[in-house]
Amino acid sequence: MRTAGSGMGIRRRLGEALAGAVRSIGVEGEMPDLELGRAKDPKLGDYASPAGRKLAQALRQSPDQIGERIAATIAVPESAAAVEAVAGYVNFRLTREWLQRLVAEVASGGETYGATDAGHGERVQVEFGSINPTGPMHIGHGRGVVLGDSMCRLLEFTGHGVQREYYVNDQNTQARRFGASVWARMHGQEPPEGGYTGAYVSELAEMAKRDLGDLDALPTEEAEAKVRQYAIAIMVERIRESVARLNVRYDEWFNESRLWQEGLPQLAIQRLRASGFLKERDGALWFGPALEEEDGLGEEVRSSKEDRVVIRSNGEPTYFASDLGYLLSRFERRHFERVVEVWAADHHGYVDRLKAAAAALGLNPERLVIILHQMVNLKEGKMSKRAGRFVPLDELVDRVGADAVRYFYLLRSPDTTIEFDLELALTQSNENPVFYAQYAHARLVNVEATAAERHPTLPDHADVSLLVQPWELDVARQLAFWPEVVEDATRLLEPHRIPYYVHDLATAVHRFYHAGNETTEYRVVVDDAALTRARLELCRAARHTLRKALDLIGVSAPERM
RNA sequence: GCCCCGCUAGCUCAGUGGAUAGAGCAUCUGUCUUCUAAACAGAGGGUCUGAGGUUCGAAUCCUCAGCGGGGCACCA
Repeated sequence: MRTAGSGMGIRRRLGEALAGAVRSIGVEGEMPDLELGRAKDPKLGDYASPAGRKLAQALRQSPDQIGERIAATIAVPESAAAVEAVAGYVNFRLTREWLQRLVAEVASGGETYGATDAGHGERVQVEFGSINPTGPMHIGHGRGVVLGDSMCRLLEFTGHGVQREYYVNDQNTQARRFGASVWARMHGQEPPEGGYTGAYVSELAEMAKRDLGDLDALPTEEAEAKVRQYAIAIMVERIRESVARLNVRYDEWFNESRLWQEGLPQLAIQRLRASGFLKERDGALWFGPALEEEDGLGEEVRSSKEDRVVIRSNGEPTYFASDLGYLLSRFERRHFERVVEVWAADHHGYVDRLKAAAAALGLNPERLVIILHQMVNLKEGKMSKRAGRFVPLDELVDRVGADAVRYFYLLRSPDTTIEFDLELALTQSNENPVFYAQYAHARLVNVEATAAERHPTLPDHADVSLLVQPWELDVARQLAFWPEVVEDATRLLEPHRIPYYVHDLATAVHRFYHAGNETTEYRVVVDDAALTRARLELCRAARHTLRKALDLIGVSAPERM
């Protein structure tokens, strides 16, 4: 049989068999989506497809008949499932023998179970968490960081060449305001209008005075630039430390200023100008796909709200100019085949603009994938430093722990706005659902240790046919689902599917364990060495999968709790 | 005004157009002399915001409405 480690999940293999059967009963042309998925009710089986109902019209037969014909025709791979046609559905029930074999494969395959080469080494850059390095990360930023990092883990697990990038805005307006604020504090002045006022700014000013030495010899502009670079370097380092506490690392911290050193925004502007996407108006340089057609269309089009400034009337470029160069950097200079950006929803208005820019530059906008996640709001209202409603990410990690923080964020779909209640998060941290899963893992480790103590010599080979109890097969069944969970989470870039799976697997594990609490003969470690060995095999398989699943969401798998 | 997201159990949320809509928490009832009770078994709890529409079939797709959140910069 094909190995479990190939990553080709049973759902996919059953789907192929189903499609083959549908062909052989006379369906031609484009294959409709047969919607093979998990059966609603375990009584009906493990997987189900409404194929009979789907095809009734095309084949002019009753759904029942078609279902029966498919069931009679289908060649189920590896005898993995029993097939039954019910009410126009084709139901599949994984067989005990197949589940037993799966356990053996997963136990020996370890944490590679579910891994695939589906990505064929595709070079994917994921850019996430890139806040202006002008202040500490808060709990809203944490969501994007955890989301982006987990996507990377999923992509790596499925055969993609992943690069994690943080885009450092070190020369934009905010960066300059930040630098000017530190500069002002160094000279005993208040930060300028719209500047940064936090205590950390004064602290940075003190550090700069100490570390940068005598700046007065330099021209003011040069000195201020030095201070800005210094302050931003410190903030970047702090951000690096903050995300590291969440088990997140970056491969590249890419400075915006580097783009200009490499002449990329300049090149992009040149190219867009040549192709007619740029126009001067009111002393500024504008980008707008419609501009080339504006002549004769009047003021309405000329002042189109769709346009964006690339170079301000004062000659300074906007972030958009940098982003044009950034596109070239990633797709043309660094040859990424796909770029995934993780943004908070307040940037959604920029999505179309950036995609239009990519197209205008001659790049395929479909290779630019922008994932938006909704905001994290405090229960007390919008986060605001000035109003004192600001929860630093570090504080949350201090008080709740990295694992609980990651699990908390990833348990929600990116489309859901999070109303954050810090008090509630703290009181509930002791009953955080992450512990449920971690406890299952720790239990498995413990049970395996106990087995090793009680049975110093167990056979190398496990007779998995001894795994016959329903709660044992339920664990195996959950293992069978793992590859498809990985596949869906990666394809849709939806890491939140993983913690839900983790919960289901942990439940199966806890039940399996608990059977031994109620009846001694159902324990893993029993007098019978062969039986112990078989159940140990199940423990190993579950442990590997649980550990890997937790790893994909960046959560630790403790050995004891 | 326009654009995006959400509205599902008391609360927080899952839910690829398919069968009788799920989980956690909370509430209530049971289970430790344990291979770890951070666990297990069970109960109650639903007009899937509302109204139309498409479909053999809608929580899911379309239209309209309501409520909540976010955006519509020569900030990012």
